[in-house]
Amino acid sequence: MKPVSACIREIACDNTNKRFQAVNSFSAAQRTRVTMLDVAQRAGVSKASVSRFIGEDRALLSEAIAERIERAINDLGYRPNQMARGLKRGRTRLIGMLVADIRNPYSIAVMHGVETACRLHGYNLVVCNTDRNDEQERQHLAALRSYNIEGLILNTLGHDPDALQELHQEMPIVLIDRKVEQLHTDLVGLDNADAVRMALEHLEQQGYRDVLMVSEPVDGTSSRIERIDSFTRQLATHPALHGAVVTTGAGLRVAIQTFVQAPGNGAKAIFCANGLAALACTQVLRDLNCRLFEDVGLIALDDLEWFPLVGNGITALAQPTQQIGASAFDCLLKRLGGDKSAPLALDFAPQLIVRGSTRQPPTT
Amino acid sequence: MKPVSACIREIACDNTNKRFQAVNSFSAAQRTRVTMLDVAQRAGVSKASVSRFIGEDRALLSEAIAERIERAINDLGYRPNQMARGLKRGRTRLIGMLVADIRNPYSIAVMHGVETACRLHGYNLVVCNTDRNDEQERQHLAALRSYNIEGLILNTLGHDPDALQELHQEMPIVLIDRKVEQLHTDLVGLDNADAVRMALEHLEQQGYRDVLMVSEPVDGTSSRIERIDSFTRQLATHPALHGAVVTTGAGLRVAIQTFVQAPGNGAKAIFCANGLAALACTQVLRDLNCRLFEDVGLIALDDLEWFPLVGNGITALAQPTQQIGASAFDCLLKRLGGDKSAPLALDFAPQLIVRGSTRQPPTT
DNA sequence: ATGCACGCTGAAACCGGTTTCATGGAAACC
DNA sequence: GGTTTCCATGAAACCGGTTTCAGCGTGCAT
Repeated sequence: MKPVSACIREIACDNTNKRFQAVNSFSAAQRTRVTMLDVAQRAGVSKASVSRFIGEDRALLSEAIAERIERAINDLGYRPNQMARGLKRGRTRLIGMLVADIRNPYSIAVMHGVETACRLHGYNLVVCNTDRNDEQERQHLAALRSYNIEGLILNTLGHDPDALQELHQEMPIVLIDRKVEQLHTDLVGLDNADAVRMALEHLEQQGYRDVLMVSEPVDGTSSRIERIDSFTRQLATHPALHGAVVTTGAGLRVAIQTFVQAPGNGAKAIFCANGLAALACTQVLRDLNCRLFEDVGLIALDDLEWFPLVGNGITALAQPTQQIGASAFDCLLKRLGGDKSAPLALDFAPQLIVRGSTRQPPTT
Repeated sequence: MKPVSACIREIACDNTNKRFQAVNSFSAAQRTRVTMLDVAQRAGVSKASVSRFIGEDRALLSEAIAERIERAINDLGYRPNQMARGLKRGRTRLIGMLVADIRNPYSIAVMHGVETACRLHGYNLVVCNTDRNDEQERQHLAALRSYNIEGLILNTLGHDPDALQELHQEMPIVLIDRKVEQLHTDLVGLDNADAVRMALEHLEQQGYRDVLMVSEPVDGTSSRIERIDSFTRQLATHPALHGAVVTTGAGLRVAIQTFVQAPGNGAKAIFCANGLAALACTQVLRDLNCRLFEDVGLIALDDLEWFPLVGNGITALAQPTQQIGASAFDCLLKRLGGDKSAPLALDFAPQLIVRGSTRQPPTT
């Protein structure tokens, strides 16, 4: 990361607004916000009553007192301190989300779903990104725990199942997309077998005969394993199709080149197991001067915003990411509500969006 | 948002692991984590000493006591409760980040920078997404405040400057990309004038003569205003160039069509003021069957991962998003350290990445 | 030997809330 | 009318830490 020069300007500050200048020492002290005691005194009641007012047992209070408190709160602009509330009550209204790679569009989309659901239920989200680094994952888990989050949404490899298991004793956990062996929690994700089935059926219907599946390196990621396994297994039920699997990385270019140039059994298509694989493949195909649709078919699991723009568009199996996120939060909420039933796995179905890259097979 | 059917499976739970089944009531009670008192008792010291040990004044403790405490902490697996720490100390180690649109790649990239910087300094990030909705912004600001975050990074319109000003009395705020009038805080963003200059110079050098700038609707967003203003102003210093400005939305297709078909003064190029405008333009050009490079040039402010893949690649002015994020956090840290100097504006320079869409002008 | 400064330690107050429990007054009952 | 019940309310304990302050033992100067 080389430093990029930045131009630093001093912002002109019109001194007519003197009041803005005085208050600028945030250094730990000062923190002089209006507290529950202030409200209580102003309303001429006890802290307990104020607490009842802002809590769920407002019903206990008399009309008169409630009104006095309400006025005091509005007058003073009082906002209860969630930290303090969480201390005794155990309810911080915080949900943690641990993401393996925040720059993966899938993660973002799911996160958006989670975030929306959180807001609707009065929760807030602490997002941590591990950048696929186990040490960072460890650090973040410790940090999340120390903030007394009420539940955790996990979309990461979980290379330390023991730590997760220990955490699971303290709070509900929902896995997203990636299963962690030995961790008996709810799981929300895609019906990978079904997705692969849809992809293969579509390709076969369109007349393709040779299919190269491109996945990111497996590295224990359950969803990748499932997709690859489903692929190899389902090939057996599609006698017309012939297939192989490769992973992204150094060898991808050669693998694709070989695949495209080989004699083969008919029209050829590439099946990308996720969005990042699709990006990698598209780049390679471009390098190889291979035209989507004319030279080789392409279908991708995940639908990215730029898929319509490349060539005649890239056919996609869109995941209902928003819903996956929302469902994950719902699971958490259910568990927080005391539900102790056996862990569930919610497998959503993808949606096939046909675009130019598979609209009809190249005629060999 | 239509419901998509999900297949629900019950996860087989091998009963050999009985211990996992017993502990499953997260409903408020239970929360039986090891506390500072436990450590103190085990080590045979007072809470105060333990507090000193985990705090910054470990130096005050004698060798013997420190060792006993350390052992007790390790034995018990003690982790201090950040909530409780934050209560008295005022230091929650939480930073808030309010983002207008979490699905904008720019926001994500910056967020990633912020997140990394946070981690390196032991802070955690609470991310809130307003989805460009003022009410949500209000809610989120209130929530963030109630969590005693130590500082706020803001990338949103700030349609309620008074609320922000009030918040600014309590904590440092750093704006990203978007200025808020009347809010005298640090600002980190792009040197928009310079970016526009680079774009125009590049286009002129490459032989383009007519330039259509496409921006998202301004709506008070300072960076958009600056870019448009710079554009119209700098056209004056490039007598060879002729230009116009339109915004994305319903009229975009017609505007672009008109621009492309008009007789004009020479080769034509479109200048997209940000990544989303680039997406919109590319879609329209595709609809219109306009080829990038052959029919019309294209340069975009922001660089997205798919730019190399469309046509012969889209020329971009990449923002140093990682650094923008990191700098924003640094500003915050400086203010938290008590720096009361006048608010600064850090304007980073973009980097020109030439691709096929402007490599040479179409010969008319 | 006494006085004093100093460094380590623990008791207790405190942060801003929640919750338990005791209390007092009104309503209900005999 | 006296007793009981019930309800609204407040005092105080509590959550898990931090911080103040007082105490105590030690070393050093007197």
